[in-house]
Amino acid sequence: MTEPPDRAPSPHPGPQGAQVAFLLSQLGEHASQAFARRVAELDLTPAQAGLLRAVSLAPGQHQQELARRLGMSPSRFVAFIDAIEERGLVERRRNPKDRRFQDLYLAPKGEEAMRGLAEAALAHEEALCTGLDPQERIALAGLLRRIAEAQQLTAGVHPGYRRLNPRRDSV
Amino acid sequence: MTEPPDRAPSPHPGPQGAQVAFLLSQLGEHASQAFARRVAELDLTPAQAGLLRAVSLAPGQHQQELARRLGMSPSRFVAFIDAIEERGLVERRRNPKDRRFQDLYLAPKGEEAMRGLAEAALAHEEALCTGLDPQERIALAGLLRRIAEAQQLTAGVHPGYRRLNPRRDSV
DNA sequence: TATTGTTATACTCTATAACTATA
DNA sequence: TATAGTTATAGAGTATAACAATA
Repeated sequence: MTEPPDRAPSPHPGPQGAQVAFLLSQLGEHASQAFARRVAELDLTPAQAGLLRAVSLAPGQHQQELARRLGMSPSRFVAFIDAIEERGLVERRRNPKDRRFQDLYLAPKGEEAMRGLAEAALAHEEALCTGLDPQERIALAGLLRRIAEAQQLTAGVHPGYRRLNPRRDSV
Repeated sequence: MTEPPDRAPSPHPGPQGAQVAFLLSQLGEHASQAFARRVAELDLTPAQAGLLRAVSLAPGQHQQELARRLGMSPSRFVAFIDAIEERGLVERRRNPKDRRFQDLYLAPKGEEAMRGLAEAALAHEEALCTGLDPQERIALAGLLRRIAEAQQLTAGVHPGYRRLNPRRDSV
C-alpha cells in the first residue's frame, strides 16, 4: 500500500482562469512518468530510448553531435554511451577520415530494442488516450500542435532530456 | 548567443500513431519551464510557489503534513522551509496543544508574494494559449480534463515537485 | 593551434539513518 | 514507546576544467 501523495498543491496558483497551463504541466509530467515506467520494462531510461531513436534515424553521427541534440555535455555523454555500448545496443566506430570522431551505429540488439520501443510507444498512446474517441484524439492533437507552433517548439524536440535517471514516483 | 539545442530527438519513438502522448509530454515540460522562469522573476522556485499556495489555502498545517503533500521527505523539508522562513515569507509556530508540531503560517511578505504569483499565473496562461481563441481554449481544457480524469489524476495535484531547483534551460 | 573524446575534480542534490524533544 | 522535527553522513548526479590523440 503505497499511499499516494494526496492533494498536492499546484505550483501554478491559478484560481479560475489559469487552467490549460496547469493541465498541460500536470498531464505532461504524468505522461513522461508513464512512459518512463514503460521503457523501464525494457531496462531503458527515457534518455537511452531517445538516443537509440536518434541513432536509428541518423546512423553514423559522432558523439558531440548527438550529445548536443540530447542536450547533455560531451563529458557526461561518455559514461552515458559507455553503458549503452556495454549492453550491445550501439557501437562506436572511429571515423576513418578523421580519427578524432567516434561515430555511433545501432547494433543488432539495438534494432531489437527499437522494435520494443515502437510497441511501447503505441501502447502508451493508447493508454493515455483512453476515454477519448478517435475524433476527439485528432481534435486534441490539432490543438496541441497549434500551441506547439505558437510556442515555436521544434516538432519532435523534447526538452526534458538532461535528466538521465527518471524519477521513480509512487503515483 | 546561447545556441538552442536543435532537433533533439523525442524520448517517444512514436512514428505515426503516437502523437498526443508526445505532445503532452513536450508541451508539459515547456509549460513547466516557462512557469519556472516566471516565478524566478519573483525570486521563487516552483516548489516554493507551491508551498506558499498550500500554506495560503490551509494555514496552520504542520511540516510533515505539508512535506507529504509536496512529495518530499521531512528531512529535506527542513532546509526547504528554513530558506523560506529566513526570507520572511512564512512563519513557524509551535503548536501549543502538542509542542512537537511546527505549524506554518503565511507572513505578510508571503501574502504579497501570493499576489505576485497570481499575476504571474494569469500572464503565463495567456502567453501559453496565444493563438487559440476563447472557444478553443475551453475545448482544449475540456479534453485535457477528460484525460486527467481517466488517468485518475487528482484535480490540482502536480506530480513534479520533488525537484527543488528547476532546470535552467536555454530553450 | 584547434577540436574530439576522455578523465579528474569539485560541487550540488538527495536519501537514509541517527538524534532531540515532546508526548 | 512512539512521533515531529532536526541534523549528520554517505551516496548519486552534475558541471567544469584539465588532458591525450588527432587534425
